[in-house]
Amino acid sequence: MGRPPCCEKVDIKKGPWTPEEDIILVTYIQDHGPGNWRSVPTNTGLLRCSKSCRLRWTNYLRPGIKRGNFTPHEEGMIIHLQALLGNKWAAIASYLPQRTDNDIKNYWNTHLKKKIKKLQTASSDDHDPHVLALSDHSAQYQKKKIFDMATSPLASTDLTFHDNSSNSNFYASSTENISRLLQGWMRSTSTKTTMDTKNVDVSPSGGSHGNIIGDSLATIPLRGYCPKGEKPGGEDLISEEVFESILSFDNLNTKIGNWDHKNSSSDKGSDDENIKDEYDDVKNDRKTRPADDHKNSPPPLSFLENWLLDEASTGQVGDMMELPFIC
DNA sequence: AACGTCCTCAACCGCTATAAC
DNA sequence: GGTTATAGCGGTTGAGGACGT
Repeated sequence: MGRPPCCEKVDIKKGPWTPEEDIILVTYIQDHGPGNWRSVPTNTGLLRCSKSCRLRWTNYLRPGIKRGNFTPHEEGMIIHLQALLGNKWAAIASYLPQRTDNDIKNYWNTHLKKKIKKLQTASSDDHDPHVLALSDHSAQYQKKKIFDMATSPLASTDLTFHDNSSNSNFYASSTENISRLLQGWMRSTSTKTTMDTKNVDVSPSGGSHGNIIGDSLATIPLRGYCPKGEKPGGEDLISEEVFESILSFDNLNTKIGNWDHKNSSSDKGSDDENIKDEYDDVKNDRKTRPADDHKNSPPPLSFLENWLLDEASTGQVGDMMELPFIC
């Protein structure tokens, strides 16, 4: 005898969730907290499998979830982390706590992967001077990675925001999610009743917003990789801030590669001492941290990874909005 | 207006590791 | 220790909207 089944397999509803179902689920979780998913269908009367309830909460209703366009910095992080970690969407999502792994996976599959492939094809016989400048053995791996990243045709349409609520870069918190779904529910209900929708509170996420970045955000073609025949503003463009992020990343990666190389040949420059110390700290941290610590929390951050996160906190992306754009 | 194609993304599927019985 | 459910993950699907002809 094992555990009893989580729910009856018969009469289980599938497909998109309705606002009513969301409200029932959110109300229940507000009262009881997330977890014990097994009891959710039974206690709420939802004709959903417990797994479906958990996924709906995790991927859509959970607090703090961002929805809408990915920012240039988020795109840069996804590119970098995907290069570092591969298709470990949950791990990548742990560095973007407001994004779900499902969102990141979808965004990668529908936007980034496609553009990267296209531009790599377009630039197959071209080479970036930043890549060619790398010469030592450890840089070979970086070379390929940087080339891959540098040829990433990032976010043209997605960086060219429109004042359009469906493309809004405003991200709804769970409260706003609920508010939004409540509005939709009330509106749809109001068509059946005499409810005065003018009195319905309009959540920030529900309205039409000018994006913070907005129309001022231009895009530029990736230097040296603007495919022939592509007009400015078309696909395969890369934003200035993402490009600078990649270059910064290149420099740090190159430093690591150079330090590794120097370290192995006992040629340690004083300028690299800080890098070495930080590098050692990271290595020690990875050695000393219990394996279980990785299970429910992000792995320890390398200073590369810290850089990725620090960039957001220093407002670098915002500062770059002021940069002139070229094409 | 009608039709076909493409694109997006929420939801599902199937698998593995772990926990509960 | 064996069996079964759950949690978590990555891959895939398909409904519906956008777009082009």
